[in-house]
Amino acid sequence: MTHTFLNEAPITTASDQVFVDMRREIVEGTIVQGSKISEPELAKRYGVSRATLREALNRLESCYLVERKANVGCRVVALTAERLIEVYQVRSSLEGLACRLAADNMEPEEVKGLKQLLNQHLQTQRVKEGESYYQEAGDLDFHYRIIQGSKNAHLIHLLCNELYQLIRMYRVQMGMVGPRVSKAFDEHLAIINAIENHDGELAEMLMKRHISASQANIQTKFDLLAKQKA
Amino acid sequence: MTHTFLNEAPITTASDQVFVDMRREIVEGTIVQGSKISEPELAKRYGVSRATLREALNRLESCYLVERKANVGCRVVALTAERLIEVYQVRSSLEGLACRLAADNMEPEEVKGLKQLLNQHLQTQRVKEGESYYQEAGDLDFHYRIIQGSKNAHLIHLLCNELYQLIRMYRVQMGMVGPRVSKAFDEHLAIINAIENHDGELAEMLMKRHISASQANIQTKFDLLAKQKA
DNA sequence: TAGATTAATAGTGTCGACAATTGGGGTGTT
DNA sequence: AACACCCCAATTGTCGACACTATTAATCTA
Repeated sequence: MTHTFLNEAPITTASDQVFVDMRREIVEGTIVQGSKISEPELAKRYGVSRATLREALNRLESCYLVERKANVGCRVVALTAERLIEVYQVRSSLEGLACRLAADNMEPEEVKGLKQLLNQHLQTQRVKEGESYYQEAGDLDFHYRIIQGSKNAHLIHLLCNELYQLIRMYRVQMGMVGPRVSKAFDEHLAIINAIENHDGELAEMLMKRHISASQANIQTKFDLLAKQKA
Repeated sequence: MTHTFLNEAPITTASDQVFVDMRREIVEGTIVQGSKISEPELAKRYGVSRATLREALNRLESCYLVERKANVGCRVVALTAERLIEVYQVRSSLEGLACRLAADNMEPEEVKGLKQLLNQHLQTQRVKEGESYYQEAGDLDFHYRIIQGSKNAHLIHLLCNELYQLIRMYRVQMGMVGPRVSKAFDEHLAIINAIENHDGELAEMLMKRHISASQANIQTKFDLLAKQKA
């Protein structure tokens, strides 16, 4: 089952469907990163007209999954170490902000739900130690809820609708290695505590560090690939 | 003369032209904020087909100037005090980041150019005291150059291509009041000094404050409008 | 008369076809 | 053999028409 984002508009139109389908295929690597996109080909594949497909491509461009050039065409974004750094610098800054705002604006029951979610992770994690999938979805859920807790609609849109799919793409295709799972759990716990105490500054700082650690983890994969070539 | 952004793709296609034209009209208020957009009507007005106009609308949506709902239509964004706060929280965070990065990554000649720009502002400003136009364009230029100095392509795109037009829209339509001009100059100067000294932390902090001050200035206009109604 | 139901009417979503542009391959020239 | 030029195929940009949806106006019912 794929992780869906709850605050998205419901899928009513055909281009919505193509957008969601293509997004998943790009994030998961079925449509390979860096490859060129042929509009006539994909239109046939999804059984829609080119106009509909182009509508979907426009939206994919909005969340940084494809890049267009006028009169040339469209290609899937390429995952590079440089871009990872750039994106994570932005992510760190924005989610840090979200976390600080959440410390002020989250309702008590939201915080409670967040703690329950974390306990739930602890359960499943003990059972499925090493299996990263649940942690993957769980981590996203954790971040997702905090972002929602900021109550800043613009920020929520920016992170949940625009940026997150690209981040997921790095995580899914570059994978997570090592014993990051349990460490991430502790970090999550510390963040929740800071939020519960309405300590915005601390919450922001902890979230930024948490994200930096996550970045370093993915970075490792790039370093490995580079060494493998040499 | 309108302020154009230098890092934009050149206008080759018809939808490019419509996009740029509509963007200006929305930012300047010719197309009034909050109003509904009729695709057939505007298509006729710009002398293009609906497909071309829709392409432009998609891009306007990407920079937060219009909002679409499926099967309902499109309307120009409404300027509200709440949204101003939300947008400026994000802006402050991102430009703070950009400023911190610029302190590390700007070339000496870029810093030099920035200082010259500031001196130039001082000249024109003395002559045209009170007239906000030059300060308007100059301030944008100042921020623009620092953002470029971050050397983070993703961040640059986010700020210069996606967010800035909306910020301009607030500034143009809500105006700037009071003796903010000379104060802004001093703030700019302090920021440049921090960048020159490669003091990223200070530069970030000063930029955030500078932006907060700018926000408070625009906020005043909303408060005035609210009082005027009562 | 108030409310609900239904029909007309814009307006949006989608389609297939045409026009304009790009990139590549082949030809010719020096 | 290297380079420049030109032509052609493929792809993208644009158009007008059709299908479907939502909103409004009119009609009917209680």
